[in-house]
Amino acid sequence: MARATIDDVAALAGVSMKTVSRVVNKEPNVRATTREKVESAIAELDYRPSQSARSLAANRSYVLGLLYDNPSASYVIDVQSGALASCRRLGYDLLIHPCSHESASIIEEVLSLVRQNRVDGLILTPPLSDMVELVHQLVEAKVPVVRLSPTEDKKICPYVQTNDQQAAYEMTCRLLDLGHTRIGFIAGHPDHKAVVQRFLGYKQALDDRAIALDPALVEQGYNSFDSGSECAERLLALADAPTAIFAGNDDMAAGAIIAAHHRGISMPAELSIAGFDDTPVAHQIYPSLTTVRQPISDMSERAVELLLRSIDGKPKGAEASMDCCILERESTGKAPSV
Amino acid sequence: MARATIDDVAALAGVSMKTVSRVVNKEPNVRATTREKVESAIAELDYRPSQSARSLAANRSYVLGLLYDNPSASYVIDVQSGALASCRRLGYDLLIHPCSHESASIIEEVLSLVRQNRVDGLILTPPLSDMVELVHQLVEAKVPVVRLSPTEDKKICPYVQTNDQQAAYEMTCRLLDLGHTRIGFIAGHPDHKAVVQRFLGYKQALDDRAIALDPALVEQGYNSFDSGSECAERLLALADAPTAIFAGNDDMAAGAIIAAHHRGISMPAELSIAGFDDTPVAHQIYPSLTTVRQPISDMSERAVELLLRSIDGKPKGAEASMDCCILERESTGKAPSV
DNA sequence: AAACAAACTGACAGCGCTGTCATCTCAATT
DNA sequence: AATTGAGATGACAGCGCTGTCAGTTTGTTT
Repeated sequence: MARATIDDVAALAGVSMKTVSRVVNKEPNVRATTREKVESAIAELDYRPSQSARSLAANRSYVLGLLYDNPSASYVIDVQSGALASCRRLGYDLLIHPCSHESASIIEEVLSLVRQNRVDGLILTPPLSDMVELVHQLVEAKVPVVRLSPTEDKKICPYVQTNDQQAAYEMTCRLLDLGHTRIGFIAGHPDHKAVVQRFLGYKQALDDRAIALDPALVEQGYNSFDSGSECAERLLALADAPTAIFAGNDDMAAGAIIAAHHRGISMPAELSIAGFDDTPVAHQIYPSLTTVRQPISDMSERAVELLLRSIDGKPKGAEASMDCCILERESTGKAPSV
Repeated sequence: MARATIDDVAALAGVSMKTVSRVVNKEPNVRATTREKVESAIAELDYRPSQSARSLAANRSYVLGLLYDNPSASYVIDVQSGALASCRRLGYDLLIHPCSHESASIIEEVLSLVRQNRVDGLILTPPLSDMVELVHQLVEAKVPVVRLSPTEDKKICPYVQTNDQQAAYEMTCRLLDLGHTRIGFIAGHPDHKAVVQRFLGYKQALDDRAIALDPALVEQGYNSFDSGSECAERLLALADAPTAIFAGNDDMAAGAIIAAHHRGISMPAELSIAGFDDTPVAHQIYPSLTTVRQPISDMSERAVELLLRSIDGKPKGAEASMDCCILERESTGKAPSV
C-alpha cells in the first residue's frame, strides 16, 4: 500500500487538495468544521506531506545550513543543539556544513549550497562569521544569513553576540582582586573576533587599575591545547613569572595547567589559571578550571529565529546580545605573596 | 536574471532535457562530443540542478539521517565528520538527528523522518543501534539502515563494528604485564553493547592469566565523568585498593584521575589508570591518559558507503570490522610493589 | 550491401505539492 | 428583500526534474 498523498486526503475529507494544504500549513481562513474533517482524514490515512514536493512547489527547501570551522567539538555540538531546537520547533531541518575558512573556494562552495536550493538560509559561526568578504558576497547574493559574532557593520545582516570583552574584563578584575598583579594572557587566534575581544577586556581591566601592560606577559596562542601549553611554558620560564594566567579559551587554559603540572607548580597555591568557554574539559581537569560560560546553544537557537524571520521577509537588522557568566572553580586563588 | 534550469541548458547545448539529465547524473551512453557540448553549456550558464526537483522526480531525497543519543561531543563530532566525508564524495547530504533513546515515541519519530521523504536511509549509532525493537521496525518498514554496533543478528542489516573486546583484552594484559594483579574495572552503561564488550575483554584477560575476578573491584558506571569519579572513589577507599583502574571509557577514566588527585595519589607511581576511546580529554589531563583509539570517523565513513549500497539495492548483509589501537601515555606504569 | 544489434537521443507524462485567481457562501447591512 | 463584502473553498497550472519507452543513429556481421 503506497503512501497517502494530498489527493487521497482531499478525497476522503470531501474537500479540495488546496484546503488540505491550508490545514497542513496552518493557514488561516479555514472553517473549524472543515479543519476537523481534514485533520481526521489525515490521521486516518497517516498522511505526511512529501518534503520534496512542497520544496519544489513552494520554492524553499525548509532546510537551514549551519556553517562552521571550529576545532572545538563541544562548541560545535552546543551550536548544533541550539540550532536544532529552534529548527524542530519551526518545522525546519538543519544541514551541517563544516568547512575550512582558509580554503580558497569557500565562497563558491557556500554559494553552491544555496544555488542548488539545498538551504534557505545560513548561520555563520566564528571564524567564518568574521570573514568580511564571505558575508558581503552572501548578502549581495540575497542569501539570508545570520552571524554568530560581534560586529561593527550592524546593518549588514542580523547577528547574535555575547559581551566577551565585558566578561574578560570582569575575570581580569577578579584576578586583580585576588592580589595578582602580574597576570599573563594567552591570546587566541587573531582571525577570531570574539576571542580578540577577550584580550581587549583584559587590557582594559589592567588599564582601569592603573597597571601597566607588560608585553612579556602576553603570548600569542592559536586556540589549541598545544599552543596554550607552549605559551604557558614560555610565561612560566620568565625570570619574573606571572602568578596568574588568563587564557583566551579553555583549551589553551588546559594546556597551561598541564605545563604547570610538568613544572611541578601547584595550583592555585602558586599559580592561578583562568579560561573562557566552559568546555567539558574545564571540569574534567585538575584543578578544575575557573572560566566563563557562554550561552552558546541559546545563541544559536536565537540565531535560527532571526534567520527565519529574515527568510520570511521580516525587518532586517535584527540582533541579539546575550550575557556570559563567570564560574569560579579550583584553579584560581589568592596571589602567593599576599 | 533567474537561475538557469535544465531546459535552458538543453536549449543552449542543442540537445534534449533528458540528455542534460544524463550528463548531470553521469549516466552511461552519452557520446563524448555530446557530453562536452552539454558540459560547456552548463558551465556557461552556471547551472546547478535543483535538489528539490530531482528529489520529487526521482523519489529520493539524496539525504541520509544520522541518529545518535550520545553525550560525548567528541564521539558525535567524529561520527559526523566521517559520515560527511562519504556523503560529500557521493553527492548526499547529511541530516543530524540527536534523540533520546529513552523516549517512548522514538520509533514513531524516526519513522516519520522517512515517511516524509526527508531521508533515504539511516545510520544508527550506539546506544540507538543496540535497540532491537527500533532496528526491527525500521527493517520491517524497508528503511535502509546501517548500524554502528557489534551485533549477533548479522543478517538483519549492514553494520560496522570494532573489536572492543579484543582491545580491552590487550589493554588488561598490558596492565598485568606491568605487574598489576589487583586491577579495578569501571564498567560502562549496560545499554551500550560495545562498552559491555570491553568488560568481557577484561574478564577474559584475567581468566587467561588465572587471576580470579574480585567482584569488589568491579564498579558499575554510566559512561559519564561523574560516575567514573564516584566509582573510583569507592575503589580507592577499599582496604585492599587496586593498583590500577581500567575504565570503560575516557570520561570515566578522567573522573578516576580526578578522584585520585583529590586523594593525593600520584599517578602512575601509585596508581595506573587506563581508558578507552581517546577523546580529546585523554591528552588534556594530567597525567595524560593511556587509552584505546577507535577509528570512529573511518567507521562512519564506511557506514555511509554500506548504506548507499543498500539504498541502491546492492547485496544486503554487508559488514565491516575495524581495528582499535592502544595508546600508551603517562597514566600507566609499573605496579608499586614491583 | 543488407540486416541486425548496440549505442545514443528525445518526447512526454508525471512526481506531490503550492500560488494565483476565480468562485461561492452567508451573515451583516441598507 | 436586495446588496455587499469578507471569509471560505476550489480549479488549475506549474515548480524542475527523472523514468519510460519509442525512435534514430552508428557500428558490426554475413
